[in-house]
Amino acid sequence: MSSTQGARARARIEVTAAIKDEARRQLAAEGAARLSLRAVARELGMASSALYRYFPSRDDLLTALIIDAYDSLGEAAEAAHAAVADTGPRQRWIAVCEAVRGWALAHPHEYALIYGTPVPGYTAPETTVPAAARVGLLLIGIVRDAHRGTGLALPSLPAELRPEAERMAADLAPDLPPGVVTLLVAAWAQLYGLVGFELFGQFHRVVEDREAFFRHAAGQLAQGVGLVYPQQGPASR
Amino acid sequence: MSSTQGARARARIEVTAAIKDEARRQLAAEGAARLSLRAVARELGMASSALYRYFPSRDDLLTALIIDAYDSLGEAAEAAHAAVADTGPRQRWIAVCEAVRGWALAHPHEYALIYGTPVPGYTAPETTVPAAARVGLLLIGIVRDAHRGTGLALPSLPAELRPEAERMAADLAPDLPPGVVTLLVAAWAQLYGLVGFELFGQFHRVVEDREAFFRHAAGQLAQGVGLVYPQQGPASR
DNA sequence: GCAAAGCAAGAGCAGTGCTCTCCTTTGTGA
DNA sequence: TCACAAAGGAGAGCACTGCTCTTGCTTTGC
Repeated sequence: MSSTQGARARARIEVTAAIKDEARRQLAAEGAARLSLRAVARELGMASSALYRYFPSRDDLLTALIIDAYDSLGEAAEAAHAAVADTGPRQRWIAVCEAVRGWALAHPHEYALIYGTPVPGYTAPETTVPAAARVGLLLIGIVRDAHRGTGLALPSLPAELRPEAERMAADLAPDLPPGVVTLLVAAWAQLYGLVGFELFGQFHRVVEDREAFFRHAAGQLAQGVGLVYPQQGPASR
Repeated sequence: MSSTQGARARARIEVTAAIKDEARRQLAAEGAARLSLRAVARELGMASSALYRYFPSRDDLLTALIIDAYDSLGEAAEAAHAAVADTGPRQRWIAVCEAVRGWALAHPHEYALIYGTPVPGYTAPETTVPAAARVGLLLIGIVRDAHRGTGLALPSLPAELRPEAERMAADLAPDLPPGVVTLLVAAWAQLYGLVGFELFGQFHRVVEDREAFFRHAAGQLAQGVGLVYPQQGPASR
């Protein structure tokens, strides 16, 4: 049996988890740049060299934390979406956006780790892709539902962008009109612009009531991809 | 006379500039995290301790580079705007957006320095504010012109956001309707979401023809703040 | 002409990531 | 059951970092 298989294997899993936990603690407290392998080892009462048996380098530790962060964010967004799954697309869209913002405010350094400046000399391995895609898939799903249901306004698409739009649609959502997919990708990036500006202090002395501002901006984003007003379902608001 | 006044003063200016130049070189090559005072000093053939006569700490050097970066970006945006100053607001808006993107692609590490993850334990001094505002002022000016000219569509503004919108408008552009200012601030943040995603690799395997995609997205942004199609000139609509 | 201020250099401190060697513990196949 | 290989831990050490302190030298202003 794999559960009995090895006090050693079990210990390895435990130690690995303990390292990640302590690293996450330091990350949350001080940020990625100040995350120190030696400090983690010190806190865990082990020699710094021993830590390299578990993570071959600092970057590998960071990669593990990055994947966890993507998953944590994805989970938060999915939970928020599930909680309003029976409402209209617009409300669901806004709920997901607000979940992203909420998670970012609660985990600023982890957000910075995944959506901020990439760590220099570090390129995220393909391993991170599935975890990173979760929020995007959620947004695509909302728009897809709206498209199947009441229909989305078909946006105009300049000729120069048509090939690229078709390519993106084929990759991301073959059942959606290319023009919509293009708007969706743009809105996705713009969402993170809003969150990033608030988080990284760009709204300092500019926006005060950030909650209300964000809700409004998220609504605009929804409108931009064609998710128009109350719409759908038992009309309510 | 102040020009003759001091071979020493002149030397100081020169050395300070040389330090900044070399630091900018290293910043461009390796990123802010790998910028090393010792390496700068080494390259300049001076002792690392001597460098502290010019910049009391690494953060102070970074602050100087940040201000320069904001100014460089602002200058690029203003130049691009001036080149199309006689066209319609929409074209001018897009031109400024494209200038921001172009500058960011040409100076990725400097862009990351000002719009990416803040350096931990570092808070930008108020000194950076004027330089940082240049692009924003440009965008406000474009919308103001449009408002004075043909008029902007008045966006709806939810009651909950009205106080905040009026506050922002009073601060940023008292002559513009609060609803427009709100959209403007959101668009401003969204612009940097688009640029950041491209720059930090989030569009990897998602968007290929980024030039065309960005132009389209910038147009959407313009539309979002009320800068509708060709428009231009004294022509009304 | 001379004291004061400005500047350069070196040594040194405390910290970093990472490697190498040595030693102990553990799991396994004969 | 026991020997042997693999896995893990610990310490020393390398090359680097930001930063400080002391020691001299040079330019400047009175």
